[in-house]
Amino acid sequence: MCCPLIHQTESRSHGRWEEEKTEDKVKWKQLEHKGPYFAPLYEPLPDDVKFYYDGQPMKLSLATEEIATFYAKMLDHEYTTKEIFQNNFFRDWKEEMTEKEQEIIQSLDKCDFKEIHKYFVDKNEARKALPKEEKQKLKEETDKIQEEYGYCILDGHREKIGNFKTEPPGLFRGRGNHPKMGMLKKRIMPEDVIINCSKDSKIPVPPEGHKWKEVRCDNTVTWLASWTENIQNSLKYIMLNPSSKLKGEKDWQKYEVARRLKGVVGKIRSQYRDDWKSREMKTRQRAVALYFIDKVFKNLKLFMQNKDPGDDLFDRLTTGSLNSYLQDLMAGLSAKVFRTYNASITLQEQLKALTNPEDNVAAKLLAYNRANRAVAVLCNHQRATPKTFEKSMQALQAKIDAKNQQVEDAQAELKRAKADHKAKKDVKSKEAVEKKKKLLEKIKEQLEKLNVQVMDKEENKQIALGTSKLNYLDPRISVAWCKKFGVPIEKIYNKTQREKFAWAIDMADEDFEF
DNA sequence: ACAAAGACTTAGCACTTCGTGT
DNA sequence: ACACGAAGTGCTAAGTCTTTGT
Repeated sequence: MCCPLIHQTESRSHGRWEEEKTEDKVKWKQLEHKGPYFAPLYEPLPDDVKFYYDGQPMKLSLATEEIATFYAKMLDHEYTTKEIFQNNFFRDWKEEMTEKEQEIIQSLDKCDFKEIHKYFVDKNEARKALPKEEKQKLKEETDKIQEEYGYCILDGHREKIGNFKTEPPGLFRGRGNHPKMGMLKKRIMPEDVIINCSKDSKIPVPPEGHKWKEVRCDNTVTWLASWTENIQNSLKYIMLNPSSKLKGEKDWQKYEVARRLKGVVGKIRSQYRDDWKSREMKTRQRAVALYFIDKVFKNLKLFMQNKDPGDDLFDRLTTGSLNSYLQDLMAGLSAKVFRTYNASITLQEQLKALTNPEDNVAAKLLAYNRANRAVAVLCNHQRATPKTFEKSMQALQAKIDAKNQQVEDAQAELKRAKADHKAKKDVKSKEAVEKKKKLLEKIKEQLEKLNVQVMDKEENKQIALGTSKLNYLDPRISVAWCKKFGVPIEKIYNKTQREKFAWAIDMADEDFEF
């Protein structure tokens, strides 16, 4: 794995701050890749799958038909019942129609996509029902694409790319009540794409008959390709996977900043408490804002983006002035560092409080999950209770009942074996007793595991652990905990997580303190 | 000094795959 | 071997912070 420690020592040794800053701006020396993998071209519908307008079958032009399929595919989603969605879709759709089509298709209500919808549902099911070998073949094809487009060379190392495919065309699905829901997300063409790679590398070849918007060599940024999306007119990037050295070092750096905050947070807290009483309104507002950032996580957003002049609660405070104040308190400090710091320090404290070294691995894992949950609650990472919760809980309970029965049975059998041994006193019956004992132990252990599972599940039903685990908890705390208490790392991090946190697994020993 | 653009991180949903019990 | 729920993964919107431009 990478050696971030060495990297830091190097850049520190440069002395002058200015110099280090320019040094840090360079993200790579060599970058070579194949460019993005483009979404497959539209395949026209078979002739027997028809679109109907006002009850009459109507053959659509290719472009119009493609957009119709986007809508048809979503037919059983509640999005398509929303007026905003429908209006946005219809406006954008009409724009892509031929003049003739525009004349005919006047109202979305008269459009019948049902046949098209069914075609895709059937197609999906057919794909699922494919024989093993066929599925295997498809898998091999995706693997091949991943192999060819999914990696790049960065400073001599082969690194995995996070998102190497362009986003396919479709209908925009914003979250919540988004005013742009249903708008047409256009197909990304090579002519939209800016390629970033090193000068001396093999420049990616655009698909035949096309050319790139631009090929540039900017080693102060980490992206490999970018384009502007048409909905919000913002940039989209192709970047590296979290397992890459580049991302890993950045992640590590983030936690190092949070650890430095640990050293000064006491001072900062007493300062902002004093500043509440300041005569200067600006200072007061800043102090209150800081308190909210530090203590009331979920309001961070609310107070950071007070851009609406209508209800300007912190009218003397801008994000710029707050952040430069934070920067003065500690180099690298910004609002979100408080979140990282509070989450990580809480995990460390909770692990200390909840772990019993005498416990078995299952019980230790319960303690770990409880510590993780304390953090998720703190960060307000809540979720709706899963729809299947009750059902799966009952299934688990049934398992426990069955296991209890097994325990009783095993106990009875052991008793019988003991009696038998008492009577016979031979080697064979003695062995039988041992065997039954072992069996009982095993079943009891399984029962214990199930009981722990129930507790864990119940406590977890309204809390999402993923986000904090992936983004806010210094992985070295978890790695150290695993090493200290003999818990295999696989029990708390799955494969992807282990790849992302490879730097921490490599670096932290059992004595690590956040 | 401020706003807009650019870069990068975080978040949650939906689909796929995996693991377990039957 | 099969079905089911849980876990894992892919995707992309949305958020934060930095940089750039006026």
